[in-house]
Formats: sequence, C-alpha cells, structure tokens
Amino acid sequence: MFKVLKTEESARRGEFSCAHGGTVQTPVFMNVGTQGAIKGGVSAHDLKEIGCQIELSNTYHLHLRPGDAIVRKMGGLHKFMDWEGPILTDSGGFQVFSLAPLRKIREEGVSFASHIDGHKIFMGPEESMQIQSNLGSDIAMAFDECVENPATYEYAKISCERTARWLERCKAEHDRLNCLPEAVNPRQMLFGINQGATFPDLRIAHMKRIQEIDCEGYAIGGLAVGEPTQVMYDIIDAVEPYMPREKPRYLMGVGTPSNIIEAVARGVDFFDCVMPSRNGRHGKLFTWEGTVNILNEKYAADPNPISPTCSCPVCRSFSRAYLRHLFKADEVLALRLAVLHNLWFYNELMAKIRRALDGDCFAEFREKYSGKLEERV
RNA sequence: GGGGGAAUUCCAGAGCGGUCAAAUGGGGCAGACUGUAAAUCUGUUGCCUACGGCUUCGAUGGUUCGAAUCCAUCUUCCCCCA
Repeated sequence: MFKVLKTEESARRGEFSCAHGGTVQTPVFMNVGTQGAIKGGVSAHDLKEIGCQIELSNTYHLHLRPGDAIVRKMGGLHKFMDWEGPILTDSGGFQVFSLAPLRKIREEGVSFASHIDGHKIFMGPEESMQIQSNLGSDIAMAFDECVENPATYEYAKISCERTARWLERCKAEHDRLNCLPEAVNPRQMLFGINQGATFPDLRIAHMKRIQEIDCEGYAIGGLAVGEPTQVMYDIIDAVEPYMPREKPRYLMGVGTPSNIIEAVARGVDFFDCVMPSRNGRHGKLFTWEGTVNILNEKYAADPNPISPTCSCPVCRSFSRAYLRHLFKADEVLALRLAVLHNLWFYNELMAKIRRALDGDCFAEFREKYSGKLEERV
C-alpha cells in the first residue's frame, strides 16, 4: 500500500505500508544488511536506535550462506535477524553485474560459480522468487540483469528485453508462491526493475513495458555503475514521467547524499546504498558540514565529536581523536561506531527531506545542501 | 679472560664491487569506494631550484675508474667457552 501525501514539483512525500513494521515514511533510505547484518558489527537492534525504517538484504548471498531453507526453518529473515520492521530483498540481479567474471547469462537465467567455493548455482526468475519467498521479506525485487557501463545499444536492448520477460516469469511465480499455505510472508510484494543502460529510448520503452505487469512498485536499476552523475540524473528525468504516480519509485543502489536529494527532486521515493556503511568502515564519515576522513592526521588530538551538529550516539559520546585511535589500533569498535554514525546521518538526511517536503521548503533544502555534502571538511 | 658473529633508509629485513636512493613486510601519510566477492583496493614514504641533481647503508681512514658491498682501526650490540 502506497499513498502520496503531498508533492512539491516532482518531489513526493509518501507513506508505504507492508506486512511488518507498520508504515514507512517516504522518501526513505533502506539500510543495507546484505547477509542479514549491517557490515561493521551493527545489529537489527542498533538499526532501531539510529532511525532505520526499512532494511535491505540480498537473495544471492543468503541463498549461499546460510541457505534460504535454513532461514525459512528459523521462521524467516525477520525472526532470524530479530528485525520487526520491513525488509526488502534484492533479487541477485546486482550480482549478475558485480560477479560478472563468475557467471553466464542465458534466457532461462544465470549460472554463477559461487564466489565462496566455486560451486555452480543456477538462478533464474523462479529461483530468485522461491528464495525470496523462503526469506519472507516484505518486498521482493524482480530478478533482472544490472548491465555494466558502458554498454552498447545492441546489448542493452537485448538485455532489457530479456529482463522484461524475466519480470513476467517473476510475477507469475511470485503470485503462485504467495498463495501457498506455507508461505512465510503471504503479503510479500513484488517490485519490477527498469533497465536500458544510458539510452533514454530503451529506458522509456522498457518502463512502459514493465508497468503492464502489475507490481506494487517500480525501481530504476542499472544506474550509478560508473556513468557520469549527470547521465544518471538525465535518465531519471527521462523515465520518471512514465512511472506510475500512485506507486513507489525506488532508485537502486544510490547514492551520495547529493544524489539522493537530486533524485528526490526528480520523484524518487526509495533508496539504498552501501556507501554509508562501506565508507564508514573505511573511515570516511558524512556530516552536515561535509565529509570527514577520520584517519587524517589532523584529527589525532581533536577532542570534538565527528560533527558538532550531529546528535547520534557516537557524536554524543566520543571524540574524533578516540575514533581515529580505534581505527589506527584496528579495534572493531571503530567500524561499528563509524557505521552507526553514517547510517544515523543517512536516516536523518531522509527525515530532513521529509520535513522539508512537509513544510513546502524542499526547494530551499535542495539549494542549501545539494552538491555540498560531499565536500571535505 | 679467550673465541666467534653483527651493525642497511621510521621498524624488521634483503642486498655482498658497477644495472642501488637501495628488494620485501610492517608502520606512517594520502586517495578511492554508489541494488557489498570490500575491516578492501591504490598511490606515496632520504633531500632538492626535480624527464636532472645532491647527500645516505655504525665511525674514521684506505684499496679501486667505481664501495652498502673489499681492507684497517675504533665504537656498540649479540652468541659461545672459561
């Protein structure tokens, strides 16, 4: 269930509800816990404290370890990781891109050589739906091919036509599995994914085609894979008019704080990105003043918090000097604190975007912050 | 007291006559990271008026066209025997 509460130009303020966790306020950032955990030692309990509304996990990775059958036996992913809120599972389509050297694509689906031990795994639309059904997530993503950049027009066309056919199969299998009495989450929803690389005509044709297949939401995939930022914005601009107004839009894998602000301005509701957690683990911290590389020597004896304007649990208690020390001393606490801070920032970013939309001042918010939050402090 | 071994650029440790400003680790410094094969990867780490030059390999003196590499003395450290 999705409801647009209000709009400001193309930007939308909305509410989304699903089987778990009540209502998600959008625009929203989904905190990424690929293997059922946020990397850096952050648990689902921590997510509650840092303002996370919805969590994202991965089909391919959980299928390999511990195996979706085990997660199912444990009562589903919510119970397994003790997260009561909504969960979106990515389909494995991104691994078609990120694990390109280890896979082969055919019409039926994709065979992977496991990145862990090399054993062969076949994943097509039906397999991905079956795994996501076993995980019991609230939103299942359609199985797609995230095409690498740059792609030729010919390949992008072949690929996104195949992804459209895969969506039909996903939809059929998803509906079938949801109706089974043993379904872990019978109210699981399905989002379709738009592809077409950097070619507006392919993007638009694909978007028109996939919205004929009834999904609870539609995503834009295959962006932020190396193309210039402006190209990404141009593609969103091109596709957005063809996305259903009454359904949520999800820009997959994006992005920097400014990318998110710009995409909200273009009508996107859902986001997810590895950046706050990965960069956090690598010592790069986001603040309202810009980014802080806590590893830099200049913070060695800095008694201030990461950011003077942040009220996250980390900034409330610890100095830059302490956090830098933890990183230098290889303490796992460093990763945890850095990731907690960054996720707090991302969740707060979304809260501020929502508040700006509520107050009809998103344009000013955008003007004030877009393009500035990535500058070095 | 006697005998033997070693001293290398921040550390450890290669090198044993020219191709050495000196391998490789570590540490330091900096950068990258966008649906997570990432607690990973990359660059850099003597000085300078830098596609070239200058001073380095415990100290001093010597051999040689040429020395971190050979010789002498000294200093320090380690090991073995008494």
